[in-house]
Amino acid sequence: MTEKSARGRPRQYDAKAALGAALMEFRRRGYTGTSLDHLSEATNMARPSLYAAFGDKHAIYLKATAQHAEDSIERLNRALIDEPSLAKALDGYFSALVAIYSEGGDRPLGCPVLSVITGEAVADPVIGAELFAALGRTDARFRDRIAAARDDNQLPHATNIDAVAEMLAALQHSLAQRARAGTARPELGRIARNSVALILKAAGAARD
Amino acid sequence: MTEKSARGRPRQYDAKAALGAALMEFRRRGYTGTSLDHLSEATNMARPSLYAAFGDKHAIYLKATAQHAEDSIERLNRALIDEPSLAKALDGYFSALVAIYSEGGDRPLGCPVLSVITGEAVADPVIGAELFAALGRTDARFRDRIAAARDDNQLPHATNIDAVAEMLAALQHSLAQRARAGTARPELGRIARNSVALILKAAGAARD
DNA sequence: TGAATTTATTGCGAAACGGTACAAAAATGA
DNA sequence: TCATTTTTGTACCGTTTCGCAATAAATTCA
Repeated sequence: MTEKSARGRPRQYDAKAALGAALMEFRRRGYTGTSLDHLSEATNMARPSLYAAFGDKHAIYLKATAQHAEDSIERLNRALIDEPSLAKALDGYFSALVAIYSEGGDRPLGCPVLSVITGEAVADPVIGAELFAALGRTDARFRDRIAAARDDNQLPHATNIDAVAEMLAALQHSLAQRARAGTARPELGRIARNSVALILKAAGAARD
Repeated sequence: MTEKSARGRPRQYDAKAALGAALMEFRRRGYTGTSLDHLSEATNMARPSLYAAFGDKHAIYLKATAQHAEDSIERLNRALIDEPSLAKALDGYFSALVAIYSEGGDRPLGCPVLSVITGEAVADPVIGAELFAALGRTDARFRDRIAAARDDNQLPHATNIDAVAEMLAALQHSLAQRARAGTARPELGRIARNSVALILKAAGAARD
């Protein structure tokens, strides 16, 4: 992907930076509301260069979110897994999540996936599949973490893993929704902490 | 609004039906993805008639959701308030909510508000304000119901009303998100029941 | 019957849309 | 120096978009 081409005119753009700028446009304007002209201006790439580099609008969005997942989400997930205490792991995870959802200066931009493509998910099959897959990844992540906590005796053996994981996913979905509606970061953080505490209580978590 | 005009050519459209058809278009295509041509075809009204009857795209959407709130949400909310048992009230509420979110035949259409305008909420101030207001109404509804249950001794007096209401709102946001991603009605119903049970357990609800 | 009023229909025009063709520019290799 | 290769920039195509102007149709009142 990043092979340095020996010949030909050297490209003037940085693919990574361009995808980052493109994702910011999508987050600000929504998927349909973002035109190739917007992306062209934001990335400082002419429309044909954009097309040659990444493909059409679908491909640009998918590559932009894939890079974001590599850069931000991966680190966030590792924090969830690496921290042995379930309570601390969840607090750390949601704290970092709120930071991402609150990006955008004065106006929180919400989730790069949920807050951007939900409106298109029914009419656009490609987008619908991406949204479905993203939800599945989040569910799996929480299920794995809850199962590990149960195996570590931080939760009762009778814990309904699916139910607890679904509540954690619901919290994530809700934070994305609230951020997109303009709820500021401190309030999002407060909601996240309160909700994590309530969910752990419901799950019968041991004190730590 | 519905005064029968004594003179002039009688209108051929039914405003109520037209707004219902318009809302279906918005739910299927998303706000930005729905053009006035789409609305014109769906309502069997020429574009100029649409414009004269309801105004521009913002006004059409706002009027369509306002009518939907009167028709469906109002009844749903009354069920939440009128049922004395908190557990039964919540099960009834979310069961009806899942039914609405699952409309659309094979493909669930999700929430007429959350699933339709989230993508536009940052770039479009009118839409942003509407989304913010809709979230606030949902929060207030749950807070009122939880407070009533606490006053009725179905919840401990020390209940954190905000925290419980926020979890219920999170469940609603999550159901909208999952429906929009294609999760079918039985699965949505299962998630709703499991989550309500878990939230009531966390809140320390009395058995009924 | 004919004037007045209200709605419906047709169609226009300027702008924006996604996508692409084509030539100019900037590098390497011979 | 000159051919080759790759990216950039300009310009364009066909379609869709919104909004409105102008005209036709359908009704009531005199």
